[in-house]
Amino acid sequence: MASVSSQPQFRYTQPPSKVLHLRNLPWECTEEELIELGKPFGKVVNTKCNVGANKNQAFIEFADLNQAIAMISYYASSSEPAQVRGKTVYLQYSNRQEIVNNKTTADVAGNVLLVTIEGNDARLVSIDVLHLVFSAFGFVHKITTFEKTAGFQALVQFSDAETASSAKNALDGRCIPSYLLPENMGPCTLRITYSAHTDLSVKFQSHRSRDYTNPYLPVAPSAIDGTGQLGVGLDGKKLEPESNVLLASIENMQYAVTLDVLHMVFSAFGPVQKIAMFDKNGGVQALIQYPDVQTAVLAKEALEGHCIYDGGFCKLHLSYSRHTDLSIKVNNDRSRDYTLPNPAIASPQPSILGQQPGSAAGPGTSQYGAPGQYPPVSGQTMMQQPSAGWGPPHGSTQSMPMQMHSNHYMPPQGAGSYQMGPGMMQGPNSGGVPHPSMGRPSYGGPGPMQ
DNA sequence: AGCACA
Repeated sequence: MASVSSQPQFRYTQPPSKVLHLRNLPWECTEEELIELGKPFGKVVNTKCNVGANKNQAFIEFADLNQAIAMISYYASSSEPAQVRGKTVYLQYSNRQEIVNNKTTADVAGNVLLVTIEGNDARLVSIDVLHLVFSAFGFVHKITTFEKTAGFQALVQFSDAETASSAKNALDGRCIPSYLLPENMGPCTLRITYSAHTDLSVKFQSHRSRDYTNPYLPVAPSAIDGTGQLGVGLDGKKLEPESNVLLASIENMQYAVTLDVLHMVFSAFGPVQKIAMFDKNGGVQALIQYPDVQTAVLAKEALEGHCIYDGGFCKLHLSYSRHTDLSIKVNNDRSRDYTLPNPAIASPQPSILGQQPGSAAGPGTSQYGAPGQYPPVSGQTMMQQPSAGWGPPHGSTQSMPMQMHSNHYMPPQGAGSYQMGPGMMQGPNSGGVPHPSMGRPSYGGPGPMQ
């Protein structure tokens, strides 16, 4: 740090700018006075008063560079200096090209708060903790977080300025309660101002941003495979870490749900590697393993709360398992490892995806490993289910809210028709194997099958 | 009398 005193803080020949710097202004010079001063030379589009330690400097910005030049030129050769209230003001081109004033950001109350989290561990504060803290004052619509030079910051959007200001008044300068923070975290103080934003743009649910008004917003890839452990609780409460293994529990299991049915249903979203079924709490549960988290997320979001069979039967409830790789000891009717090379065992669903080696087997040759549960199924035989499971009975529409948009689609006439309707799940269903009602888009009215 | 603000 040698004293390099070559400090050309100003030059006598400033490059022109449509922004002029004014000094030696009278005390509390107003914007109106500045506009009056500049008006003869052009249109003053912006001003900034009370600048500098003594508050006696200001900026004025003209619409056009030539207007600023005209003003500078005039007073450069004028015998009368520029004056405000009889006081000489000195003018020069500013070293910036435009005035940036934050008047509208920090001063005006709005529905969005700019929150700066102070503290050594500030960036460890999760978006969910922020959501919890601010939800005490009203419905939090959206939160975005980011890091700037100011530190770790968040924008928190409420529905109105009143709610926002109540949160601001209560929380500004306060610390986040320690019981909401991970242990060993230092104190985190909230500094809150109003933001100029009124509606935040949140493209994805992620560990950085959340839109609580839109639970169907896609989850950002970064939130899925980035940290892997950051659960994206859409309601800000569940922090269930995502996993490539889903835990399915089946409610209202009127009809037997077999390993093969599960395999078919879940294969619509990607290759199912392993399934393990077991009894728990008097019901049946299953673990379904995909090769990756993304596929599991897809399947979970599409299937959660939906029924395998029409009529509200066999409703699926899905959560992420803590498992990442199931240990299948034996292939039987309750557990199976589809990654095993033995096609006779590992390919019980020859044509669901049309991509399994065993699917070359023609109709009638598929080998269901499950003894006794189902007779061998020909390629054109539907799931062994009561007809009620296939006909679109009245009142079952609400079981598939995600597919209501496909109501115009009329169901196939029967088991012999395999065409897929728009909006169906992606299962190629290439072999024509019929499937349970999951994926059937048609619930608009009475179907041909009664 | 000599360049703001986040």
